Amino acid sequence: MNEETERRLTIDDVAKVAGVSRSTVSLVLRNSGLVSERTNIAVREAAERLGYVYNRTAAIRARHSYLVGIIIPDLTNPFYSELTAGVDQILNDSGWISLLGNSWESPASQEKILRRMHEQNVDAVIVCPVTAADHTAAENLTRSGLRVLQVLRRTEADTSYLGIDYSHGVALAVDHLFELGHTDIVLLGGDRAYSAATERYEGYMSSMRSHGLEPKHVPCALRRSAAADKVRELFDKQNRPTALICFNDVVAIGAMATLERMGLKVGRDVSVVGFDNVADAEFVQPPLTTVDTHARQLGERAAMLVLDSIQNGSSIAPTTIMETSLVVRDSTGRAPSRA
Amino acid sequence: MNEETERRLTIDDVAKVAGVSRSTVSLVLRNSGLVSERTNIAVREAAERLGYVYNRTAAIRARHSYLVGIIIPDLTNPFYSELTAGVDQILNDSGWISLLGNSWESPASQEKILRRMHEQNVDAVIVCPVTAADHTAAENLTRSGLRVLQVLRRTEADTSYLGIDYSHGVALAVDHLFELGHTDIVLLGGDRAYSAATERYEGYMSSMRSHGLEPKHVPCALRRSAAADKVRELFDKQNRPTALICFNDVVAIGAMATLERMGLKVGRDVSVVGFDNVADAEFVQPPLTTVDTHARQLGERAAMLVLDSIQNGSSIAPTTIMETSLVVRDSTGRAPSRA
DNA sequence: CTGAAAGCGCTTACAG
DNA sequence: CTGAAAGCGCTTACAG
Repeated sequence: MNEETERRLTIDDVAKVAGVSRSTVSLVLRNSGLVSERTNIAVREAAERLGYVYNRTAAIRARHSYLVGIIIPDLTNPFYSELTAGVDQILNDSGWISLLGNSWESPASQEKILRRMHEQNVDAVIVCPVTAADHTAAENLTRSGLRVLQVLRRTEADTSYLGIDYSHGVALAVDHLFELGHTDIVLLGGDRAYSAATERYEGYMSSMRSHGLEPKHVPCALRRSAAADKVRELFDKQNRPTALICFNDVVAIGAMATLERMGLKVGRDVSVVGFDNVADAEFVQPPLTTVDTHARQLGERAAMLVLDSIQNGSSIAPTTIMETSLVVRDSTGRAPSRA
Repeated sequence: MNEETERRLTIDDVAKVAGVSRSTVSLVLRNSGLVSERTNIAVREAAERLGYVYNRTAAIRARHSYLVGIIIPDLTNPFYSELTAGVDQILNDSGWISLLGNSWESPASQEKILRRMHEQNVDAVIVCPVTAADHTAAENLTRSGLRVLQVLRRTEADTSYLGIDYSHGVALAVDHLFELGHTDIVLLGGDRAYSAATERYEGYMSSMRSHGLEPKHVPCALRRSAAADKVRELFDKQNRPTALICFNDVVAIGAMATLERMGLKVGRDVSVVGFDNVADAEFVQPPLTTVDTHARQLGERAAMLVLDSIQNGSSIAPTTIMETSLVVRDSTGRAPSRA
């Protein structure tokens, strides 16, 4: 940390050593083809020798900041960390870098992050909006004049959207359980307050009806412990379901743990389907049948959409929907025969 | 996205509307106490009304960039996402924002990220260095003239360091198993190529010896699947251990899944101890006994150390070590009696 | 192909 | 307390 003593080198220092003008150094550093091979080399050598580091912050007239924001509700959820890793990967490959913001589902926090990213002059922001029904939060996404891509959750904000076909995903789960002979299939989790939840709900309802089955939705917070509590309630009663479709894998893992503790064998006494196909899904006991939402690829796609738009100065494709796929493991099995 | 048409507002626009000079607006926006209450309000109102957003990028003469980099080897590992969430939380609370970089354990990638963060003029970078024994990578950490805090892994680079007392953590695990009557205790995972691994190894060795037990280390890559493979090998033979201390929870979860598949009951036939106390540890079957490394608090502490140093213009405390604690759950039990 | 000059949107002494 | 001027380290027309 010798910033205090030695000031940071500038483009002028490089110019002096290379024996060219400041403009020329600037052109070389930005890989402009305009400069002769000889000058090019001389400048690069000088920069290297001096240990010069480009100061992008000072390039306020440049077209891009090479910063893209990514705002998610909970980095601690493995689905979101996969998604974020996907975004980061693609951004890095193209020379951009990610500004991270974890909103913890708080509209106020999302606001603060969004504004700070704007202040940092990001080229775009990829945001998975908070679920709280906060109109201001949604509006601010558009009002800002920023390039915004909403992911996973569609709010009223009129921005581009990259989503998942949740409805179809849930239908895959219902079909799978129906084929195994299940009829009492509960949807566990979600509160229908935001698109990712309502879409699942609608997919569940229509798919159940098309099979002539009675739907039953049990809302539940998206934490392992909340799921554990709900399941205890649900299975304490007489009319136990034979199958659970969980809002996501985190809920499913919480549910399974409780079922096993209650002495119910998952995959035999009760079938459980998760959603997301998180890394652990394969390694819990029993391995979890789940709807894969391809988090990593989703993140990668988000970054690509945004970079495309930045580099071409075009707007982001208004709507992109990605498909899910069912991964069958041991947490689902034939419905137990009614005694 | 009307940047194309409407240019971004500047401090001068605000000044004109508020009827003051550019300097005054600048002072107000930075909460300088020098400005009168009346002027303060007038300027803020004007800014608000116009929808002005401060352009921090242009403040190249300002003392801070309000950017702090965080470089980790794998965001997908729940330990690191907790850590990152902790860092992000504290930074946000203080008005800073995190630049994320996922190195995937690649020295080249770490280099690239580090340089890009430097170019973005970060106030500091918190880095969990790649494990590959790459001297250049380590040296570059110091050479850069950046404010750097190494976390978890200590390289040759002469920077400040925030770590965990791994050695003591492993000793806690060995003691616990010893008290349960175990004598054949294997350390699974780690390759001793970097500090976080050697420290665990040394803690294991000395603790085993102090109990008069024969140590046995089985190296293993830190992925669930690699752990699964190693365990299959290890338990295919005659001389099976009765207990496993795993490098981290991810390894433990992979190991447990395999053991159960082989028909061994974890907590009865074999005891398994993890490391980290990841969120899932409580919810796998059986719940995992593990050494809690307090990832979230570690991240928070890292951010605090760095912010302190930025705000006071001082250097970061050279060494900080945090303690672990043992969380006993059901994956460990009394050693099976020898037939 | 290269350089001198003006400019980006802020901050920082310096006067008053 | 406030403003005019110079400055930060780059980029961008514009000449030649």
